[in-house]
Amino acid sequence: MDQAKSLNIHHPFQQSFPTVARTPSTPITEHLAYLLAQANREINRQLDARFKKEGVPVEQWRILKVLSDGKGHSMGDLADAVLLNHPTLTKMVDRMVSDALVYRVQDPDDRRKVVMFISDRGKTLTQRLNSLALSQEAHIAENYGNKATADLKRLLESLIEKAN
Amino acid sequence: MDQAKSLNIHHPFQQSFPTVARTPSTPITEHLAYLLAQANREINRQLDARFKKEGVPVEQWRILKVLSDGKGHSMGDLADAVLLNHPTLTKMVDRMVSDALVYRVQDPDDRRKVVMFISDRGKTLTQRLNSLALSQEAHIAENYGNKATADLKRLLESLIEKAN
DNA sequence: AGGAAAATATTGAATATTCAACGATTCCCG
DNA sequence: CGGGAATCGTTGAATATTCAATATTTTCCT
Repeated sequence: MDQAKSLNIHHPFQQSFPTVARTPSTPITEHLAYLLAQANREINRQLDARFKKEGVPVEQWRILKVLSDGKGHSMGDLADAVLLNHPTLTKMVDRMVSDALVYRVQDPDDRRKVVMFISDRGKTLTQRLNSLALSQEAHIAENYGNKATADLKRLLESLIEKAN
Repeated sequence: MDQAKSLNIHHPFQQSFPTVARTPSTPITEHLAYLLAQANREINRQLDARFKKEGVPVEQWRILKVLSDGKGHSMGDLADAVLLNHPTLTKMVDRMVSDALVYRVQDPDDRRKVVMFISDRGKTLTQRLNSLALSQEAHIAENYGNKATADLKRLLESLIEKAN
């Protein structure tokens, strides 16, 4: 079938595309917000690719890593730490509980709270994920340079601090 | 109702939380991937807040901004430029077409392709969004410093380049 | 030329995220 | 003390994203 018919495509000109003189504005690639999004997307994608064989998304690694201090963390603290909204975290934790990676304990001191702990199974998985993540960091440092990496980290930390 | 009963909460100990000595590993806050995610989240959130009154998500601004050069862009090029997967872009463009911000034209030279254009309505919206975005950039530069901002941008560009 | 393979964009189903509202508990303050 | 307000986490519905499969068109190769 003709694609134009099925897609409701607009045909403003018969012979040519519209070409209009435009006053150029700042290209999107020069915006800090865009550069951050692009860098984050790329690095995150690479890390996800490494985690692929473990079948764990990056967010779950963050959760496991935070919990692997062995201490309990409330859902609220955890949400802040792993950069997830509360309802998103709740549902992700549900999945991780199903996979027996973490478990919930009701906080006896404040019964509104739930305290999250990592399981033994979660701990051993975390170790494998940590080594995958460290190997990525090593790979970046190698290609990108130790100084650049350190400078970038420092600048990002400072930006995050100022942004709050 | 008792929360523990409804939530299937685990009670591994009667009197105390499990506390286990752990060998500490690199904190998540020192990973580049985490710092990028955190900075991106924060900056993106702030930009989204500014765009709130226009009711436009950041991704749509990116699309509008790329199209505002007045030239046509194929869906594939656009997807790369705005950091969106193809199906996600298709559906977002559907919404933008409904809002009369952009329109589709079938490419006469390659009829597999769809060429996207911005509408007049899209252009005027883009101008408002651009000024909101520029004001955010100015705000960042002010709090964070011109040099730090420039350095950070340069390092991010370089990281993106090396990461490909 | 002709047919297999690649490229392009979309669709539908499955999955994930978000928003608003809720239930339970604790805090605060008169 | 008592009751309204705040906090904490979850839920359900609405929305958005992703994955796999598809339709169409073009390219490539012999």
